[in-house]
Amino acid sequence: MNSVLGSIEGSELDALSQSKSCGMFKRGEVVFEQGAQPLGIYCVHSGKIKVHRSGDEGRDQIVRFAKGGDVLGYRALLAGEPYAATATALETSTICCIPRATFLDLLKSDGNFSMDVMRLLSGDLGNAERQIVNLAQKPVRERLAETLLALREVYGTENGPDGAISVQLSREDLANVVGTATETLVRTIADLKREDLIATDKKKIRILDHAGLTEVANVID
Amino acid sequence: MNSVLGSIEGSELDALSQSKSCGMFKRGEVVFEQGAQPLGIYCVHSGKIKVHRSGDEGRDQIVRFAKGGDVLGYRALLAGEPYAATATALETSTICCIPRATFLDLLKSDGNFSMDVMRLLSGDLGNAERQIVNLAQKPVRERLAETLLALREVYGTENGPDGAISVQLSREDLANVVGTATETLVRTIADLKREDLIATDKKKIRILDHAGLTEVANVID
DNA sequence: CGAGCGATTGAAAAGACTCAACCACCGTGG
DNA sequence: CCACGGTGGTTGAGTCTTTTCAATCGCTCG
Repeated sequence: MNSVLGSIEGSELDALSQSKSCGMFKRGEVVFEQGAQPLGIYCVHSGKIKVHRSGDEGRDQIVRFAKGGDVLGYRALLAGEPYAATATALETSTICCIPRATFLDLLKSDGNFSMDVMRLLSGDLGNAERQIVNLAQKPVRERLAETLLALREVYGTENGPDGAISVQLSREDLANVVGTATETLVRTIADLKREDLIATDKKKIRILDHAGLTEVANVID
Repeated sequence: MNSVLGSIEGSELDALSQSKSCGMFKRGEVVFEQGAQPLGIYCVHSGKIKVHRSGDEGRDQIVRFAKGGDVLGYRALLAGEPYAATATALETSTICCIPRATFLDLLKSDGNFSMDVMRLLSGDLGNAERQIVNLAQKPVRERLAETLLALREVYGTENGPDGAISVQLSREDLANVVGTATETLVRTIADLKREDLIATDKKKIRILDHAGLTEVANVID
């Protein structure tokens, strides 16, 4: 079931089941907050989460999205720092917390699990560095196109492959992923609509021309 | 000596010593190249290295610096991907390569070492995400100030605390750290000089007013 | 000495941001 | 049931930052 914790078995799984605590988070509720000390790691059972870091003058930057099967909060715990980001539910989500000690024991005792966590961190770091290059070198239009394609990858679509991207983000949220001002984001969305690359219905965005949007995204690599 | 490998001892240290291979790299020489398969990890014994990722239209973005005591190339190896970045020597450097298998064995057999590597990755990821926020939200001037302060942190200064930052970067390199065009970088450097915050001598940069530059940097956190 | 590369400067254009106003939708309370 | 207020979305105009293109300068290496 759970991508990273999937390999856990036997007595370790028991320890895990016993110590974990689960909870529900409604849209807008905070799972963990920037600046707080990490008490454990969070396994998303279902739902959608944004992880965002507050920067200059309160503006925040979304650095990651999570969905069912993903794990959150391990970076800060492993680095031995307070959280550098806040995790906020985008819709009703069920999330379990595995206490710090249980997680660390697991790492000590299970080499495969450690390996999984390292793979996870390495993947995240790779993505973060790609984002750095994008922010430094690509214009808003390209970054937006890439963001929409990535959101579709992560969250999928509703009712078939041509449906709307299955996540509800405000324009401000979207601007905070792309790294631009809300107004600029709105205008760029309008451009893409005018070119029939995407369509919007309420807050939902539908990709009409995947190939065209990919071209606009001008993806590096 | 070596920050991450410092805790290795006994038979593991022997295995490591026997399998590693060392080499010298002169300024401009490539240690490993974006796109290549990682054959091992690199321990910088001495010297200075830039790690850069090529992006849009050949422009590249420097994502990390390394010096003696640092380890490189573990991200790609752990993620099981080809290198996403190139490592290039900034000055004559001595670097050892620990073969892939030796490194992975070490991870399997030594829980503390695994833990060190996870801490390393977590720290890198934290830095990368901070850089993301900076690129998304701060103007060139602030990013440049922060970069200069960071370079001083990493590489130190020559002849006392008020000396020049101990690394030779071209204006283009510097622009590729800050994430801007070379011309913009040059102009911004000129601004900081005019304000007596820094001074330049050939390619070397000296920080004249650390407090003032810190203020300009407007560091988040 | 000349070629060439890196650094610098200037000027014009493009991209993105800010400020301000307006619109549309939604839930609330009268 | 409807008026109201509030929030989020959209649009316009002007400004500022940053980029781009072009030209010049200075130094170093053959």
